[in-house]
Amino acid sequence: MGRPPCCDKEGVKKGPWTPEEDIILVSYIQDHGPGNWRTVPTKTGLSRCSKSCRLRWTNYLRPGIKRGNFTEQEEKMIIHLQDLLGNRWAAIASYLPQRTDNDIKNYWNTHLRKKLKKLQTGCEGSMGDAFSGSRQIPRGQWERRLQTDIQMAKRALSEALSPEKPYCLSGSNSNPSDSSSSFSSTKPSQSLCYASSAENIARMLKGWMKSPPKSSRTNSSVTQNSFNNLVAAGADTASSGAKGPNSVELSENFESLFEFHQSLESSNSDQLSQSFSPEATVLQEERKPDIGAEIMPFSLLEKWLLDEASCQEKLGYGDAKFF
DNA sequence: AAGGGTATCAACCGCAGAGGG
DNA sequence: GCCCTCTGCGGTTGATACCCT
Repeated sequence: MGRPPCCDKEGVKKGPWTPEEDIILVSYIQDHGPGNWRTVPTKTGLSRCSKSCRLRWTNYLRPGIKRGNFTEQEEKMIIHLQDLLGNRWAAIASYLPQRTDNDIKNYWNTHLRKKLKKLQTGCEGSMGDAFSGSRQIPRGQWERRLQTDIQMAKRALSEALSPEKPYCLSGSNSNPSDSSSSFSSTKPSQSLCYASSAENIARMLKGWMKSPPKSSRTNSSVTQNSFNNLVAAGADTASSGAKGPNSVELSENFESLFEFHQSLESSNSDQLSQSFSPEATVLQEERKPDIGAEIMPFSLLEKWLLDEASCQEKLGYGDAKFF
């Protein structure tokens, strides 16, 4: 007895998502909340597999997702957590607010793995201790090291969630000379601190309206191109006055999205939970509580981590450093 | 300018676990 | 306990942009 396919393969669209599809999905989830993905394609009319809808939402449209360059701090955290946890990307992602497991996985596979290889071949001894030592050290030391590792992760999390800090995890802030983590310096308008899916879309659209980049590498190439097409289509219709059947609808959708985006920007967390109760509840019920941490109170776990981290600091335990 | 190689990342695939009936 | 559905996760692929010759 085989496992039934998550969707019938015929008539199911695959490949990159178009902005139209994104809008449909986002507005549906705004109304109904994420979950029950099985029914999403039928209810939205999207010719997408339910899995694809869920993936699109969790990896791209979900509120609070930060995209783009990883800061040095994030990079170090990933390296360390990968060393600690292995390829458990979801677990690693839970320590990195605003990053998706897919993003981290990609970043690891494309950047960090090579980087580490280089480092390890370059200075076998010193880096080996930091990155792979746990597999070579004796058990007693390993346990102590594990304690330290957990401590570091907690500290990093507490730093990331610290209310005094700006919303973005910004190793680049703490290290302004860092040119590798330069998304803020090269593209200030695309601070990549995404507060909502609508904001994601609105941001991309605005970015395109302002200055369609020559290169789309700083963002999603596919989606940005799709947006570009959409904007171009909108501009065409605006200039020519000839509106296609969908253009009105689309522009209305975008208007509402912008409104949503603006009200999100002007709302604090309390207002947010009141004025957008369906979405807010939805957001708070998301599987990763630390994603979008700026709009919701700390979870018990986070509180615990923060409390304990501060306790340890008082006890002088907080001297652990990354590398 | 053209063509090939490489890098990047969104999306897909398949498996596993959780939970309900 | 079994079956089924839904969801999450990690590995992999494929399309596209960029780089180099």
